[in-house]
Amino acid sequence: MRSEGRGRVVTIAEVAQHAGVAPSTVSYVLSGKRSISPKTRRRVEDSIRVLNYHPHAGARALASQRSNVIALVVPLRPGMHVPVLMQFAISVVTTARRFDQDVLLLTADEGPAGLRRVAASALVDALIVMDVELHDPRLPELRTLHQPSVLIGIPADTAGLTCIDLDFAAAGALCVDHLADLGHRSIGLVGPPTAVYERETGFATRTISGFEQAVARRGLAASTHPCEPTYEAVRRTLDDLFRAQPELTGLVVHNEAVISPLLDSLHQVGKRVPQDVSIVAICPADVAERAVPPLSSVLIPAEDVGRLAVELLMDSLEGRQNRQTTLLAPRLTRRQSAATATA
Amino acid sequence: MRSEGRGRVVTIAEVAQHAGVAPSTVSYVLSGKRSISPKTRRRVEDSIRVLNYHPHAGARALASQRSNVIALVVPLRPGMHVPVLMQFAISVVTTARRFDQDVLLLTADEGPAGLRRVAASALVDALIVMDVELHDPRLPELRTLHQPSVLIGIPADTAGLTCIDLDFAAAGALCVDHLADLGHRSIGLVGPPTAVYERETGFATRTISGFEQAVARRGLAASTHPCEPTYEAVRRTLDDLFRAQPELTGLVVHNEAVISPLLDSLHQVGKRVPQDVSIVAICPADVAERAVPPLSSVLIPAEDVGRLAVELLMDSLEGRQNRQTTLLAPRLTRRQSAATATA
DNA sequence: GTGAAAGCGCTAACAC
DNA sequence: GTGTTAGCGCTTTCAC
Repeated sequence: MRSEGRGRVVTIAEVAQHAGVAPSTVSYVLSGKRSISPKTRRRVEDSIRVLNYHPHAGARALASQRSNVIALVVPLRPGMHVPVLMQFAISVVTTARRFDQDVLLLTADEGPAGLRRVAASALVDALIVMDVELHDPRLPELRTLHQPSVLIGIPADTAGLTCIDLDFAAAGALCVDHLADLGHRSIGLVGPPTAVYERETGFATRTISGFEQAVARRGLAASTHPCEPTYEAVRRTLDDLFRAQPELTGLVVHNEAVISPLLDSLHQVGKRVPQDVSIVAICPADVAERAVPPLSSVLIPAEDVGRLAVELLMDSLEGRQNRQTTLLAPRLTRRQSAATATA
Repeated sequence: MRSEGRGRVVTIAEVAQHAGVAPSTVSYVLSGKRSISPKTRRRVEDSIRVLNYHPHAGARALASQRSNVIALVVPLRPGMHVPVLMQFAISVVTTARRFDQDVLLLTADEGPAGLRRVAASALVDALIVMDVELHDPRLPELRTLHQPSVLIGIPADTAGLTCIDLDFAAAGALCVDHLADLGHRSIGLVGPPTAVYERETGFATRTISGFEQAVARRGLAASTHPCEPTYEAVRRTLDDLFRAQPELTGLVVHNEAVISPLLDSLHQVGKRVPQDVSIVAICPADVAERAVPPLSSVLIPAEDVGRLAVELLMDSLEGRQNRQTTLLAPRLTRRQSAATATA
């Protein structure tokens, strides 16, 4: 005796019949949109279990105008730090499931048309777009869409959009304050290559401005240096730095690709970390942990961002409006690369 | 004049009216399931463009019994090498889009019930399940499902299932042959910790058997060693190895976590790579490339596996049956860690 | 080569 | 607190 026929789908009508109620009652038991007597509820729930009923997603989407699916658009660009990206995606899926939503995975290479496709076909109720650039070509589309969206990253014009990102200005300032608190008076910022400052997400610029404001506030000597991720560029940057500021004892590094060549180069010129030079990095936790020595760092809170993105989306879907940008406060984790200045 | 109303969805009926044809004709233009006169086709296509029509995914799924969505179940377990996982996922999405399919991202923590949920609700037409273990609790569910599925990894019993994986036995043999061809006569295999051999995917066992068969075939001296990813364990393993085989000049490493401590330890006991010891690794390409020196390696062909998985699924959906397991031939990339034996 | 119309399985008025 | 029923927008016979 097997109750499931070949390929047959159990329908709400069958459940209703089995429980001796109307189809709508089954629907309402499932959605909780009207009160049901405990007795009826139990009967229906039993039938659902016995028949192993699962509502047809397409039918439900058609009738209710809700697919219960969220789109997640991930970047393909090789520059990204993959573990952080994955951590973020996992966090999105996990949070979405808490709200009974599923997640459709899209790649950025579909461009604006990809967003339109899944939105216009009502495949998804909402979208999360990662790695949004300053002048992202998808912005017009996102503003037009009937579905709410959350952008990870802050474009140049955020009007009409909901954005989330780490507060890089605060992160830059936090690093400066940490070094200043440890007694360092002359510090430097090693950032991403110049190219990054022009296009992309603008986070590099925000870090610099936070860095510079904090430097001014604390009355430190400082300079900032874009840096390519090559040994040669790192050497040159260090030369520049120590020539301009011979007293330099602190470094803020906002460029994960540069970390290991930088540590190597420092070692080779006889500068010990943290005895001679203290370092604070803005980078993924795993990178900071694996460095030798492990770096005190401000981490990218991928998990929080993912969770928050979904929560904002659910708010929008429930009618709670929230067009605005959210900057997450940075948190500094002390490890072994920053110590009291020995001047 | 704006043709899109507030939240209104353009329907096939509107397109039909605009083009002066029946709704079914529009449908057939879209699906290509019956021949249309060039003239009609053009009219319909124009209307579709003008009205910016996108078929409603839910309605389509309901009427056609096809959602055009594939589920991708990714593991959460921290042991996984994340970049490979991501590479695989990207490959799945990219290939799926070529077949006009979308990808629903699920995490393994939903277990068998998660598979049932998306399958029974007809949210997806097919499933790809990554990181399948020898006695995976999801196997019964996968056998019951009305949707086809492809498993990444080879369980103990593959009956009624479609599985794909790298041919680890062949990979083990390939490494042995490479070392033997270079003149090495005494070699060792450093594998994953013993725990991995018992549970999980069985790939470790397959590597060993391939290794041992090749060793026998080539008449080499050899031994195999599970190894925890700690410096201490690595030292002990090397001690054992060189005590038992003082003439040892070649190592096959199938454990990416062990690579960097192993290279360090070798360096510290004065063994140069590749002059004194040649190494061939079975690991992701990025790990092999980043090692010092870069390792000759058999890589995990994540991209091929992802593409193939989707292609197999599409075959099933099109009615081309294929219950079977596919082992991908390993490819060895020469880098700098393996050289001619200097005996 | 094209049209008419019957569902697909569910939700949400509306009625009681 | 529960039942009836009209769609939701599409695909696919069936008919011409």
